Amino acid sequence: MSANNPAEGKKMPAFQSVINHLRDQIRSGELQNHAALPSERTIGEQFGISRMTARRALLAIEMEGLAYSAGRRGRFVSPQRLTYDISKTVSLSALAGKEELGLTIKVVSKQMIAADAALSAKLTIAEGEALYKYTRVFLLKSHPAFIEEEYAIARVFPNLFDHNLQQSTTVLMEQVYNMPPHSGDITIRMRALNEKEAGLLSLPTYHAGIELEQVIYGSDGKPFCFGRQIWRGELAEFSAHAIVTG
Amino acid sequence: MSANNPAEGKKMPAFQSVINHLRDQIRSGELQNHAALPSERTIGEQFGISRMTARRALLAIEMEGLAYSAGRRGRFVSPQRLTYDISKTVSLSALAGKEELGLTIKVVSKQMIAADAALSAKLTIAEGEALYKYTRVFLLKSHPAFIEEEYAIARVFPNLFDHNLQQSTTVLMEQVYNMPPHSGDITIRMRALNEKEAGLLSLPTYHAGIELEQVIYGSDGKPFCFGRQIWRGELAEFSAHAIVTG
DNA sequence: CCAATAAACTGGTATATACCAAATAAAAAC
DNA sequence: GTTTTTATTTGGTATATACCAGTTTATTGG
Repeated sequence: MSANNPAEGKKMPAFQSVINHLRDQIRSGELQNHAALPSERTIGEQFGISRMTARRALLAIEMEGLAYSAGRRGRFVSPQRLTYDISKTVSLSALAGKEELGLTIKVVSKQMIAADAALSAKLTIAEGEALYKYTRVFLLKSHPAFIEEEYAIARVFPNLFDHNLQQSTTVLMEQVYNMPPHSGDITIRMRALNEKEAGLLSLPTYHAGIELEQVIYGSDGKPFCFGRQIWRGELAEFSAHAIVTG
Repeated sequence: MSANNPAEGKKMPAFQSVINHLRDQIRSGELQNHAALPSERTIGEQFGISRMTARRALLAIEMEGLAYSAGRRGRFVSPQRLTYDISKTVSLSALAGKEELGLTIKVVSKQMIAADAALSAKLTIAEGEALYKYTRVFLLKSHPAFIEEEYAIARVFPNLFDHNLQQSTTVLMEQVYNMPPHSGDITIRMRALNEKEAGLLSLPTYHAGIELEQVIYGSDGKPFCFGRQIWRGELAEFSAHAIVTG
């Protein structure tokens, strides 16, 4: 009846029993949302394993989405995954509306740049045309959820930076500039985070995350904004309703 | 000018230079598609670092999607990511058509089961109703790309298992049973693989992957099939064109 | 009471070593 | 030449240890 039951066949790795134990504690509610997990060293002592093996288990728990790391502050229980409906909202207005999520937006940088080859192709504009570029980090209950880099055509949104960027820019574009989003091309992929991204999300470098790229089109069918979000993969899921056309 | 240039500010971790070196070799084409990467031990000797540090670098290269592990056979250069358009195809017919991908399908298991609470809710049928369940692994050039578990309502597809499952089941359902897919609800999330899934995809346990769940609806608006795909995250990206409705 | 300092604790990186089991390559037997 | 056996290589797991640099807590000084 032990965690390493020989009757069950192959022997279980040592880190596996730590994973099972922590998973049970989190699922049962013994460890509640945003509660601190035991440290690597503590787990090592409790289970009679080395710190590196305990670390192995904790990284697995992170990947399962049950906990998140906050750098040298420790690891904490993850809140529930939130669902992001890409067929209803190409923007974040849906998130911003829900007060219980505790959404705050931190502006990391804002600047003006000239469109390079890739951006001019995505936005169907001339290479070199002026763009607003701004990077923001979205936090849920002061816990970083994703980074967003957006590129907006300067010609379409004069004096964009005079407005507050700590809100949904889609709402801003719609209400101030009368450019409501009509449709969007979205691409979702899993990839490793680079050093900068990992820092902003307080994750170890080369941790996996989800990248969501979107080109937003206006009612005239022309793209006016390109955005790239880098999500902590354990925090979100993306849903869509698709009609089969091909 | 060394890889660890003190003039650049903070010192670079040792595994970082290994990552940069391998990335350059892969991007430049020095290491071609499906070519074997040096082993953990070899890299350790070449760079004068321990095997565990070399391993650390190789796992990062895997997460970047530049290489894939094939268990104890070694690590190999990843082919290019393929794009899966969820708004055009809720099925795999698009993949099956392309001969250059080298798609082969391995049937892992097929059985009949009774719908549990979760499945009956997804398929809007009575709990306990008979379902076909089959699991398949899809390989691209004999390299596992994703697992698919599908549940089809037995009443709708009599004698489904008399047909060959090494083909697109959507085509089968359409041509043999006259049930073409009309639309689908799709959910995409990143999550850790369990032991069984990792084995089928020849990845280490608790590696991150992408899960794609879809409920397929017929022309009558009723769901007839529920499927779950587990992708090697580095291998695919998912695209969609969304119309803003909300 | 408050601010400065010191100690304790955290995760991140790194090493050297060890054993296992699966996969492959090489050698031996037929 | 083909099969069987053996040796080598591979990644996966595991330990014990060490140092570093941020974070937090406790202590000390004013």
